[in-house]
Amino acid sequence: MPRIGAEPARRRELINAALHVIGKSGTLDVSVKEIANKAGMSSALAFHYFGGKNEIITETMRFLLSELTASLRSRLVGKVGPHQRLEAVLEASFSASQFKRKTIAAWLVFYVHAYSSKSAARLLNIYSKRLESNLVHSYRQIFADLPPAKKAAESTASMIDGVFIRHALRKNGPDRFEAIEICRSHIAAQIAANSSIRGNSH
Amino acid sequence: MPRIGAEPARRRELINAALHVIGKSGTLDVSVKEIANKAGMSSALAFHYFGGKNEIITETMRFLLSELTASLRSRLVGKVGPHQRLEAVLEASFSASQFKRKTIAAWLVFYVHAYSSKSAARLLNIYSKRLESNLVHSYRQIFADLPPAKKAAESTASMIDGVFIRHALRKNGPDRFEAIEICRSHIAAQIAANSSIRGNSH
Amino acid sequence: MPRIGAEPARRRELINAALHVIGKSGTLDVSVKEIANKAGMSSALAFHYFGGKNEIITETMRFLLSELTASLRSRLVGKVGPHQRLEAVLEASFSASQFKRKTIAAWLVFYVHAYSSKSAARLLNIYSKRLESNLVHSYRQIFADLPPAKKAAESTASMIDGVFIRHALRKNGPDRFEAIEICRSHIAAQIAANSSIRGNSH
Amino acid sequence: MPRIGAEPARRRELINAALHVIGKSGTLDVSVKEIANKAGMSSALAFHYFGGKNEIITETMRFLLSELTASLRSRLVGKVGPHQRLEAVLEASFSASQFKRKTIAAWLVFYVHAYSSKSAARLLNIYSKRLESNLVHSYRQIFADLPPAKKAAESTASMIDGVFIRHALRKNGPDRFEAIEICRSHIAAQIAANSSIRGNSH
DNA sequence: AATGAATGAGCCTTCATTCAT
DNA sequence: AATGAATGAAGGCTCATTCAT
Repeated sequence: MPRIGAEPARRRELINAALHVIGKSGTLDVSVKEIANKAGMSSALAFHYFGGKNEIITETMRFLLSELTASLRSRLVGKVGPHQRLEAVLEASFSASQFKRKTIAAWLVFYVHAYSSKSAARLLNIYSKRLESNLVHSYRQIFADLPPAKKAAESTASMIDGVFIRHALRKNGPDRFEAIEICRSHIAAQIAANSSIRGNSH
Repeated sequence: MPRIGAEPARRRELINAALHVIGKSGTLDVSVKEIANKAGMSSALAFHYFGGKNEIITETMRFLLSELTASLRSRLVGKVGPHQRLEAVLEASFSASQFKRKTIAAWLVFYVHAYSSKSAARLLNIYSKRLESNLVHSYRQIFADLPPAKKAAESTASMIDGVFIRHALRKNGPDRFEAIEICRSHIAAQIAANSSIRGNSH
Repeated sequence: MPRIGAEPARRRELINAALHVIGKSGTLDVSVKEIANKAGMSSALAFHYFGGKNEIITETMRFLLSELTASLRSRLVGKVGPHQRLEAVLEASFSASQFKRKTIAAWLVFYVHAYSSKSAARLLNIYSKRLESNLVHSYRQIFADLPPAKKAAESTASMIDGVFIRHALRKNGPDRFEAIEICRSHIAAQIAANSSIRGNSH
Repeated sequence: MPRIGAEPARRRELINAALHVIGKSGTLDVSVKEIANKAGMSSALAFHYFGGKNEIITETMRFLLSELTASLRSRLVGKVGPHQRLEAVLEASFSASQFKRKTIAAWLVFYVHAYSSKSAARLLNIYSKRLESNLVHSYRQIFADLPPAKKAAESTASMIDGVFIRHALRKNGPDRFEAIEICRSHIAAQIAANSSIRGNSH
């Protein structure tokens, strides 16, 4: 959610460039000059707009998260049933725009960056909480009880992350349909397992 | 001051130091000087022993992978049943020595590094293949058919990675018992789901 | 502090400084920092302008050669007779500006550098060819036949280089008049020798 | 004239290696390690024998000069006539062993080194004086008067150096017969020029 | 708004040199 | 005699950042 200031276009160009360069190199160890040049401007201007490399990175991360959030929000519109909503989460997570090699790489980079950066951790946490709340909400409509819903949500979130990270390193590029399918199966198994328990308890 | 025949010891000290420094900072962007000093020597000596920063990093990664491999191998000794073997995989993956915050961070760093480094990717691939083959082997004893075994293996490997990565960012430090439990549940659900399918097919 | 549009001036300052430092030390083994500081700037700026030490050296060599070329060209203006032209070559080669101890030292350094550097060899070759063509042209007006003209040109070029190198090591500094005189004598002897042969052949 | 100490063989190996490495790279900017390894020993041993890099270089230069001196001395044996003696100088200067690309390169390197190194300059000076005295002696037997003999000697020495340096950069390797021929012609022209003067004075 | 000029700090790496063994 | 261990110093180069224009 970059603040819309006087020069939104320039900032967007820089963020796009940062995304590109970081995603391509798979590391934050890229120079501001490289990013700025990719955006067609001098590095001095990038500093003028963002104040420092850290800010460029943070804003780029924020942008990526906001895109995912928007993607999810739009896909949830009108989906009321829990199964539909879980499916929407998968589709947003592995949407065509997010699940490209470069974007995945950027995600990973930011993910790891959150380990050592307070601000990055904060950003990631917001998204993480929102995703979890979404999952819990849906599972609760299925399981009724909170604890199993929470457990399933945590499990599903882990699965999404795991599939994400593993597909990032795929030689032939990531396959979003396969990714979704794995997660879908996991959700189904999760639900089946819990239902059978409930079934057995009768 | 020069100790004689110190090469292997010095190398190990350096690898340990690298693990420490990389794990603590959560990035490969650490100087050789920092690593060497942590190991109680000058950076020149580190270069003497490893030839370059790249080699230090690669060897450190190799060490981490070899430890995991050894850990798994020792836990598999005498385990014949597939359930026992799957459990062994979990225990190795989330063993106390591996599942410490700093070690996890190092893992993540290397994981992401593999995205852009040929040699790191190669190393990771070896481990990845071995893990998968282990999982497939176990699942096949349960499911008989290869395709579902492969699917379950891939799903389980993803789950392990996902749990790993998510726990890395936990504020209160990772909880290996919880981690294992999530994966165990996933395996159980996986098995249950497949068995019921087979049951239905009769 | 930043001056505007300073690039050409800065580059010249650096080249002058390089000439000075290299000429004074008699080796290419001088640090960029030393050169840059001599030119009154930080080494980082030198890298900014030239890209690397190699470029600084190559450009400095190119400058020295271009100066010699210009010097020769200007001295050749209006000189039509071969004797006048040969004399112009000597005067250019041992001009006051070129034949100072530091400049000679720089020449030697570059000369030797050409042994191991492709680009330096290329530069030197251009100058060498031009000098030879000049000499051959003049001698041919005297000898008529090409082979003796070529031989005399090669001999004269060698003599110029030899005098150059020997005077470089003179304790009391080089003496350009003596240098020119030696070469002049050589040219005269060369011409006399060839003429007498022709005379004898009648 | 390296002093024959306790370990002459080792020292010779090192000097040979230094000659090889310096001649091949065309610069003194080679590491002691490289030289020592080429000689099949550790760099520490090289330091043990020579005390420092400077000494290695100086001794290597001394060796080269002593070889030339020996070569000249042996060729002068029995040569009494001045023409024979001048020819012997040429043959020694461009002897097959001296006039190889690597050796020439080493010569040049040392030559330039003498510009900035006192000890190298001293060594070169000794050889230089000896050569000059040889030439003067011969020329004097031809010209009788000292001044023209001195002049001719200086001129010849310059020519030898010039031919040397120019042949060093030859693409197809140096050609010693051509080199000798150029110098021989120069000597002849020198003598002819002076004789005709004397002839005219009658 | 935009950029070239400018630099201090830091990094990787090499090397001459010393020292115990 | 011989060498690996060990390091301080230095060098080339990059980069984030600032500043004047």
